[in-house]
Amino acid sequence: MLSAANYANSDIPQRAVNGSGASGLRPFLADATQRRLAPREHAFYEGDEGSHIYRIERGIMTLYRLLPDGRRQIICFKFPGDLIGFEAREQRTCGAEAVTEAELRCLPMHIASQRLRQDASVGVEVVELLAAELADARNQLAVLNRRSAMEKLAAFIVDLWRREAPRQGACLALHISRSDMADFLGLTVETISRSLTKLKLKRIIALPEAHRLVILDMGRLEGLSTGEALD
Amino acid sequence: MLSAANYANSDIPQRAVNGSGASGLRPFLADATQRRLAPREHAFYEGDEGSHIYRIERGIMTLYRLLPDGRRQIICFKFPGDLIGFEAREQRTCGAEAVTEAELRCLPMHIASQRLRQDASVGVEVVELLAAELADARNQLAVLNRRSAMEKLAAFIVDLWRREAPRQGACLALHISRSDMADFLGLTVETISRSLTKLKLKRIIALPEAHRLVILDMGRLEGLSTGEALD
DNA sequence: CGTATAGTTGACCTAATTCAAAAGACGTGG
DNA sequence: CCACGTCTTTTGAATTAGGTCAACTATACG
Repeated sequence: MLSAANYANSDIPQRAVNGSGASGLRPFLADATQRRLAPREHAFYEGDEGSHIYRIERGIMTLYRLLPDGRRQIICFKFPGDLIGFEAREQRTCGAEAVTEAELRCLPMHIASQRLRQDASVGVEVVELLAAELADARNQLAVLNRRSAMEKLAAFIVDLWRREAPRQGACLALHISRSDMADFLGLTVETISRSLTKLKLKRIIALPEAHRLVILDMGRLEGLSTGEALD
Repeated sequence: MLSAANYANSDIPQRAVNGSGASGLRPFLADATQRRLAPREHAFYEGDEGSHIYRIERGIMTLYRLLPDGRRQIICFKFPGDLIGFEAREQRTCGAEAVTEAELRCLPMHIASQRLRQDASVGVEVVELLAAELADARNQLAVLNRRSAMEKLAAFIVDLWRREAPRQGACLALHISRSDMADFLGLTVETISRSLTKLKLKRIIALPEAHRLVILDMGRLEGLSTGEALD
């Protein structure tokens, strides 16, 4: 839901090369040049012509679209192992910004599409990748529409948790700011903050610090994410 | 935005085989068996295993997901020439329902995926198809979130118009019910109805009958769809 | 440390939902 | 063709979730 491929860890892991992602492109990615991004730096902007595809080696990125009124809609968060920039044909349909410091491998698009034209197995891979992204986007669509702020937020946390769970008990490192959450869930920072506070008061989560979140009652949280009432 | 490929006409045309869609699968689709659906009949349900892919020959279909509270989110509308059912891997991530009477060509999935594994050009095609769907879904995501009812509705009408425009002046046959619009835009039927009435009063559209819509002022309508105020 | 940025909290307001009910379309069968 | 019941659409009144504006606090960073 946050992104297509599942990822590991919380301190933005050096995750082993994506299992489901890129076997046929893997050798090419291995050779690809590397690029480092500071937080808020962009890999590319909406409207750019797509010159490369990227694999995230380290850090968290967002794909986002700008709305006519200047606000942005975050489409998804991407984590180490994920590929981004594949959707581009002529123009990029969304921008890609680093949330944390990040490291990317950059594979020139023409190499990728050449491989795609030559080798059917690459096609199979990429189709799977895109199908997963599509399922993801559609899921997000279903979550955003017609759900309460609390449901959205609960679903978001549960989802984050699922990605980070293998690691360290019930404690999540929140690398994502309130404002990024808001732009992802289609809410305001105030609403995010208020909802977090409510969850805290109900002892469903704890926030030892602003960017560290502990899940106290996963059952309730999952309940909330599927429409149960809070009170 | 309503769907990936653009389509023609309004009385649900027998449109010539999709240009951008399926050249490498075309011969297979041509041989494929046909299936007719009555309105509200399903091609497949969410959770089904994906046995076929379909090309719409006639009629309008929706892809939708069911929400935990029983409501549904319409993901997109699909028109003649469009392919559906490709996103499925193990399980279908959304259901496909006929809005109007519809006719489909059904290509068994195993044939399609066999072709995909054998022929790189099929991969290229399908990747393009999926990339378009993805762009579409993401666009929809951006429209639904954080936009007013009026903006959503205006954008919807403009989009419908773009698909049907080539045909008959400013008059659209609305095969889509208020309730389907609502489920697509994430609004209630009441809000849809009220917004349509407002547009009518402002002489931006006319509704000679409930399912026939005339655009009187496309400029205003487009303005509304990109955030201009109504008054 | 001091300044800027991010997060929280409160009061108020508005757009859209909900509930309720009327009016209009549509098909069925007499 | 008309009467009838059903379903869709429209309209109205009341409610509310979330947005906006504004002030305050906490955190990060040079």
